[in-house]
Amino acid sequence: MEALEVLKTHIAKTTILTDEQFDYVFAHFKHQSFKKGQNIITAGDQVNCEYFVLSGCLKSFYINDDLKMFILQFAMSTWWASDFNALYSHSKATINLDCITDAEVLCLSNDDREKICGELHPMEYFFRWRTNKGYVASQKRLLSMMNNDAKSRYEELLNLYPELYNIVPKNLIAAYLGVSRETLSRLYQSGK
Amino acid sequence: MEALEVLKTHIAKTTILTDEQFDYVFAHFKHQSFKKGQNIITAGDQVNCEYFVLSGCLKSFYINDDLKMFILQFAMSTWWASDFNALYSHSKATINLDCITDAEVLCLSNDDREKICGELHPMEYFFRWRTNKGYVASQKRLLSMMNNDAKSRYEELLNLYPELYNIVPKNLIAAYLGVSRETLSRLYQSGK
DNA sequence: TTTTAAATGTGATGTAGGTCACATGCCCTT
DNA sequence: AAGGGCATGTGACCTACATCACATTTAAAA
Repeated sequence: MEALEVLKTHIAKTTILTDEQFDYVFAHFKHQSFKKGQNIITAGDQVNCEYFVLSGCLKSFYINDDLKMFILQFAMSTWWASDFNALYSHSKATINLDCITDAEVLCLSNDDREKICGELHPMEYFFRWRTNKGYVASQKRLLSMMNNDAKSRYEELLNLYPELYNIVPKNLIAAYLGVSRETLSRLYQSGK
Repeated sequence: MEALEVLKTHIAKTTILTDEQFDYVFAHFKHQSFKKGQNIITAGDQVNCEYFVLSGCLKSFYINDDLKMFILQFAMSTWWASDFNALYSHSKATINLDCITDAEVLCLSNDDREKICGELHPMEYFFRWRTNKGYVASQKRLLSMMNNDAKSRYEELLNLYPELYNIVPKNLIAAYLGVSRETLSRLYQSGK
């Protein structure tokens, strides 16, 4: 499917735009291709864009002082990714965005998002709902982190996103779940 | 300060409304008073409203199968609280909302929020930004949960919201931090 | 003012998961 | 085809935090 079609279908799930309106919106997105392992956002840099994933898989992650990695999000087709904190508050990135596989994305600048939100009420609505969903998902994950042990968080993740199992290496899954790779490795032995 | 003034000042920090527009918005809010310990949202019930806190302190929390409590949010003056997941998805509440102290709130129904968002573009903008902030805060807390130990999460919380120290009992602070009350009690002995 | 319940402190003990160390296997590059 | 670096498995040991138990203090209610 064409980039235009992917985005159009995605937006149409939440809000209603005429073809002319959508074409206008689409004109603000920049198509980009990245190779596996490539970096899109680097901690410390200025962040100007958010990214709509067309194909491939990204990870957004934080590296702490001990160089330990924590994954905030895996982003696959039709997911949005960025350092939203830095983006909204015009501050330097504290998280990174990398490609787990080759990836195609549509890039939208912060200024252009605000512009089209201001010009098209339905797009303001769209972005409100996108963030709503992100917020609710984040709260759920927080609860899961407090309530559940590593095993059930692992099962919950694979249940929710089975496709990750084949694409994402286990050490990254561990970094998402908030456990060491060794512990994760021991979970799926002997039906423990 | 009057309820009207509190909400007006709060909204004016994010978006611009004429006095007439604000009065129209305000007419959709219902003023309510609650006593300490009173329940506002009960898990299992239908959720119709979100609550803007004028005074006092609320907690939103989840109770797991072992009857253990996990606090998602403390809400004080100018904070918003509800079971947003249930509210947006029109499903039954999975979290509860209770009063830690006597509290005054403004109640806004889901339908009225959508109505005023549809009618007033600046209010759509306001709610987009409110959720943005919530989303970013939730991501930060998730990272802190994964990265930091109980001691530093405790310090981080008191640093961010010093007023909680005097209002909220320690067992509830523990339920927010995701540690047992015993562990929390042991943290602030002997400068450990 | 008395009674009852909630909040807090503290010891003893258990455990999930972390860390370190090293071996093996797999894929990507030249 | 060979080499180098990730990714993964697994043992040994350690630690932060949980749980249980009971004492004590504080606050609310009758």
